[in-house]
Amino acid sequence: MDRSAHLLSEHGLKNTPVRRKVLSFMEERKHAVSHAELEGAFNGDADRVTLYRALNTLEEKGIVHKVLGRDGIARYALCQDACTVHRHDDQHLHFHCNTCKNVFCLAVDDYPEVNLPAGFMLSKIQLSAEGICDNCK
Amino acid sequence: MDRSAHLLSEHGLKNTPVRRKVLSFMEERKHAVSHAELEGAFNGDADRVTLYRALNTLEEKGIVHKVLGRDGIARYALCQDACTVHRHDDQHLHFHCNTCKNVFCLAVDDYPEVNLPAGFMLSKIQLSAEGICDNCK
DNA sequence: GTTTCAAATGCAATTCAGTTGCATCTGGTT
DNA sequence: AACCAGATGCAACTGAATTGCATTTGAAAC
Repeated sequence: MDRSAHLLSEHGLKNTPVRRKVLSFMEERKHAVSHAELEGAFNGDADRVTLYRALNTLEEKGIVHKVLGRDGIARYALCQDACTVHRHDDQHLHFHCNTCKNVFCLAVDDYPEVNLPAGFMLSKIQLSAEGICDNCK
Repeated sequence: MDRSAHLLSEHGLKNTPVRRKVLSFMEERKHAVSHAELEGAFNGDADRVTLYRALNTLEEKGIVHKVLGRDGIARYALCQDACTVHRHDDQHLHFHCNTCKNVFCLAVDDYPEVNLPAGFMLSKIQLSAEGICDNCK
């Protein structure tokens, strides 16, 4: 059983061709993938709605996490092991390339301390960056 | 001439009722406002397209800045004086309330240093947070 | 291996934010 | 008062994402 199939059974999801291919596609990319990108990769082998539902399900189970691009379009990337259904450990930096619009999940060492005004309760902070990625440079 | 009218003439924009009302509405709020929120406030006194265009124009001129909410919906807030047509100084924290979905622009003292992998060129970093705002608590 | 059924898929239709084209109107300058 | 670039209103459109429903399928039970 390959890694994709393992991830699925591990989270109580049926091991279907679509889901396996979505996951292995993500494994091969170093950036977060959009629905449109996946649809192109499937090239008619799966309905667009099925892909949307596969992405939503994978996110709900904590297998992938969702990032909104600067263009407002959702992208998805495989989570680290620390992610669970209950908590997404997305303590990393999302780098948005201004040229290709791709979003990259990069490691980050330390997070800044943040002081909020009275009455605001913080649950998490996120760091994002924009610029040009290594491929577009 | 009130502050809204002044902001408009200062940036070479016509001083129209819609734009004045959009700006004064934003001045009264302490969170970034969405198109839907504005449309409700106008209650038929302006076309939805006119509001979209007013927001786009104000953003282009550097009078307001745009934030994408976690829900993927655009919101707009008045800029600080440092914003110009050429550069938006949005060096502040965007706090996303998980309950009311409002986005607040909060001051932040210092930004973390970030080391990117080889080949990535940074143009700016942004800090965002989520939790519960003072009103929803 | 066959039965079984909840879950997954495919297709059509719908929603919702945002944009575009074009005719009309108006703020501000001459 | 005349003028006109820019602003507005209306209708139609786009594109991402969701929903309803009939059909199919993975995997567990027999």
